Amino acid sequence: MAITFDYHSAPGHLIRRAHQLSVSVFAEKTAEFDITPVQFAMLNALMDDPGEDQTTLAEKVAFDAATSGAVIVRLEAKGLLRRDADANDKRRKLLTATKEGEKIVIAMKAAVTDVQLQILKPLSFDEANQFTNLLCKLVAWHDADSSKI
Amino acid sequence: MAITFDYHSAPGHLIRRAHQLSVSVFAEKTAEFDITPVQFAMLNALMDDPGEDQTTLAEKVAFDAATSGAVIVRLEAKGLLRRDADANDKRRKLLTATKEGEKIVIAMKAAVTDVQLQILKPLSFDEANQFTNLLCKLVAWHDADSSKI
DNA sequence: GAATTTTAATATGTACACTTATTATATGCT
DNA sequence: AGCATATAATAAGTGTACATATTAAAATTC
Repeated sequence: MAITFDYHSAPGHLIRRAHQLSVSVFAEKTAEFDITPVQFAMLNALMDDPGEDQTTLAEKVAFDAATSGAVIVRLEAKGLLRRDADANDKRRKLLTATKEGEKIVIAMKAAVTDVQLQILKPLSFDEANQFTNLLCKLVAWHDADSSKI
Repeated sequence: MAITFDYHSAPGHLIRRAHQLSVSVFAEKTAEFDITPVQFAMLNALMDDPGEDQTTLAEKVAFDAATSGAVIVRLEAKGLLRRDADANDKRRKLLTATKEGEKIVIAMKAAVTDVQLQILKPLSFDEANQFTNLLCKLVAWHDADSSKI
């Protein structure tokens, strides 16, 4: 039994590495668009439910309000979404993807699909399915766990 | 076929979520130590090979030089490692964990083991093994792939 | 052995990621 | 109505994460 911890094979460390490589693959495959994974996630989610407020959208893609706020500011600066004050509740700002925002999400769809395939490339078809399912189960459980508090 | 992308079930997004929850579990279980996963990884790796320079250590835990430099500065500020100029190569700074640094890594070992178990808690024993192995395979392949360039 | 090229570390700038605090507005309660 | 509580968004502070540039010191090449 060594004094130090075998952190190299620890899930926590491997997940960090996987995240690292996943972001890097995304950047490679979508370089021409200058959109980060997080920005894509928000814009993509927004298109499913136009007119959402920041908090609701943030929950959908699982960010805290501060982070999502900053991402939204950047997306607005790029002209990819609009923020309009809610007349019924002056605290809220309602978000809508602009024409350009919608165009870019649609244009990126193929590349983003490609990113997922590239991430899973080291795995066989069955392994890739297993991996994705286990990841899903993992995330869903912890999600439920944290919301219980 | 929807216009938007089903990003919720995409590996890239799930990996980001997994990383998020993994860091959060680490923070919970090791709250008393005030050490981040990254800081632990560096300090732990350093103890296996005392006297390493920053670049070599950074490679071992897979950070770029800029990030690891910042982490090292923080660890030094906390008194957990020392930086000594290399007499043979004045560019290098050799790192050694201090007594306190070593103590904290050893003290954290049980908690960090616990973190890994908690991360994998949603999965059965077999599933957890499968998941970790697939993660390993994924990371190793992309590692080799990127070093090929 | 002087010039070119590499390399180690740092600096700079951008983008997540989260915590805690603040501000403005709504809502619930009495 | 008036007050306490809750909520939406922002602000401030810390910590990854990475690209690019800079500086100083090797190592290589001619």
